[in-house]
Amino acid sequence: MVGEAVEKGATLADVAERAGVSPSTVSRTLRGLSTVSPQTRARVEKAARELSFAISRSASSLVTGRTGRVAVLVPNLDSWFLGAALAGLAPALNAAGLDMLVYSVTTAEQRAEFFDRLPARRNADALLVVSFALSPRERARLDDLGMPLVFVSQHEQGRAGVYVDDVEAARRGTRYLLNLGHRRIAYLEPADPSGFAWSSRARLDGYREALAEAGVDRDDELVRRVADWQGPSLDAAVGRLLSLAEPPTAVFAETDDIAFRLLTVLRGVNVPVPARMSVLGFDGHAMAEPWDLSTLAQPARRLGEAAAELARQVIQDPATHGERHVVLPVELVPRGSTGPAPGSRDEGDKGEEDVRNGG
Amino acid sequence: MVGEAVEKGATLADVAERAGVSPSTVSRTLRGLSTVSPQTRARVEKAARELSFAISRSASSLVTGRTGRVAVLVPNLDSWFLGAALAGLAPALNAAGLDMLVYSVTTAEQRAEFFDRLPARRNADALLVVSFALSPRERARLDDLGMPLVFVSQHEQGRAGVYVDDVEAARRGTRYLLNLGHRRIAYLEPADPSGFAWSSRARLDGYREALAEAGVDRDDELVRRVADWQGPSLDAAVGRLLSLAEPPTAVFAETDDIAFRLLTVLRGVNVPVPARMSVLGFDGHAMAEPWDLSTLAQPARRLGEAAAELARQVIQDPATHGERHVVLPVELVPRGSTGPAPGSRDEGDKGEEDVRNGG
DNA sequence: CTGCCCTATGACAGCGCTGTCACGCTAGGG
DNA sequence: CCCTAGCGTGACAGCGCTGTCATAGGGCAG
Repeated sequence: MVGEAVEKGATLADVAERAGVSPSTVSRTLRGLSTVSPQTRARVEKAARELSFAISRSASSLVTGRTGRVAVLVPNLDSWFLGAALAGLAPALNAAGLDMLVYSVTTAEQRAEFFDRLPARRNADALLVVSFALSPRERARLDDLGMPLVFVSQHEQGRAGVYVDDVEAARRGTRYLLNLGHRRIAYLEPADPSGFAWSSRARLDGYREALAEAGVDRDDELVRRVADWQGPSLDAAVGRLLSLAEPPTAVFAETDDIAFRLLTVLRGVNVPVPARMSVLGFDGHAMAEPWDLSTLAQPARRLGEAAAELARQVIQDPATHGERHVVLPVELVPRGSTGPAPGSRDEGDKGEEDVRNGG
Repeated sequence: MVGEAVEKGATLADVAERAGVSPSTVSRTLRGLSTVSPQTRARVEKAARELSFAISRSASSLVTGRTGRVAVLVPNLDSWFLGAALAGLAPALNAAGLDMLVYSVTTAEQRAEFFDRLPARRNADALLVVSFALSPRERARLDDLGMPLVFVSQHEQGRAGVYVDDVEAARRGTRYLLNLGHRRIAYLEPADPSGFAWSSRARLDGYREALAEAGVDRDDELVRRVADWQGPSLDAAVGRLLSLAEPPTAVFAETDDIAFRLLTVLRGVNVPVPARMSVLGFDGHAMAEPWDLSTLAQPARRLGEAAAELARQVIQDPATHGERHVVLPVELVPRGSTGPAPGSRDEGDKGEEDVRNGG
């Protein structure tokens, strides 16, 4: 297609020579700037195409101070939520002419390394902090950077950010369970021993508020902390809940991941869902639908897209840092894992009847 | 912590001035080069720290021709496999002092844009192509680039790559089902209408080879193509399989995603797994364990890690491009979704007995 | 004591762009 | 017919580093 094999990449000067114009003109043309005559423009573009010319961002950056890159700091890369958020973010950034630099900081070592070397500094125009629990010290360090920050799926006072209203969403989810007749509603929250993932107490707060509104007594026995991915911890929690004098008829899981495991454990001990136990998740995980899990769906992709837009704005006008906040809606998606509380409709509530099934 | 607020980022010259040495010396020190006296080194490092100095890669790149960046081309970002692969890749690259630039190219438009503008060109030291089906034209364009290429989870003649032996793995999985007494083994392959995801016929080939080895007649009625994430298509395929004169007793799904949906569909129509139908997946998806899905586990993270190492090598010595191939092992992980074929042990095989259960 | 080598450091050009300024040329009014 | 605008283009410096070459100074052998 092209013809000549281009060894190390043509320079702007090469294009200029081929087009018979000055480098300045090539630069203007390629940036769509100022007034360039149609003929010149055509010749330059032809030459550029023929040489497979791609501009060196390094050189431009050096002059303009802009890198055309956005750094993204994430606590991991293999969770559904982050994947979805990045899936929204990446194309949106590209569309704005920005490249995406990803820093996955998972271990303490990587963490120290990142904040020590600050690789993003001067090598990106903005830093997006996604679901990443910063220590005060780290926050201060980033603040010193003088680099525009955007917080994604988390919020910080006076900083640009995009996130959902966790309190309201959890309140809504809990009300939904209450409306189904449930009064004993457990809450499973993920343990975060490493302290990497950003999490407010927001969802738990919403849960408690909804219960209080409904006049249901608070019972901290029903709130249990479990490991996200590890089995035993969740088994134990379920055992505890089921052995209470007055066991719950519904469980609100802070994340879908926990809900999934919960479903598995419940199936293992032959507790039918939702007949004897309703399960409500939070996230809108891609697997929620096939699993028939009721959930509070976060618009993960749209969080990413909104983040890209914020990044663009904040780069363009760094002064508006703190004024830009986007709150996205959470959607309650009722599915088969939630149903009326035993006794509230036509359900039996003897509790100890045989529930063994074939699966 | 630092004191002075650094507005636009200190330069190497600022550090030099503060340390009372020349820029050259600062450069040498920071790169750990050549001989710098311990005292000088200490003073320079102190000054750099005090100024929150971070080197401008743009400037270095301009001189050295190296960007310290690796571009990664992926067909999406929200699949489990790619997330896991990137989760392995990112830290490994960072450890090698490389930053990771991610291009998620999902739509035809993005695709044209990427290959037209070639953003990776001259802005990265290598391009990793991950599970991305390149058109011949695109391949040619990349070849013209003169940029080191590494193929991940796919292979190309004479190009560096890291992948698993799909044929052998599928053969092994199929043999496992055969050894459980299954003779009628269906195969579900994902439709890829957009043609984005790279996929050889390798797994299907391995499946067929194993059947042939075992002297089982090939029956293309048992091979069905389904959409990965979409329900109806899979429902229809299951319907077809179950309505065959001699229905299968096992299904080999080309990906775990398909297997998950298959499990849901089977539960919906009250076909007990594995009593009446064994299900075997492929991928080693994080959800496979909680779902109790037998699968052929790919070392996704290690693919990423190996890719980082290949990238490093290929950047260091571009001449060795084609010689570097890494083949990683696939592990058969038997779980509860596979069991002996009906009739081969102590199972009934009447087929129409009541299989309804409570779930 | 002299000369040489080696170590530690500095000077300087230049990487590939962009932004500023200057300049030539054409068109239109006085 | 000359002067002034304004458009299209070129010249040139300089962004912040690195690599090369030059050089000062100290130690050691002769």
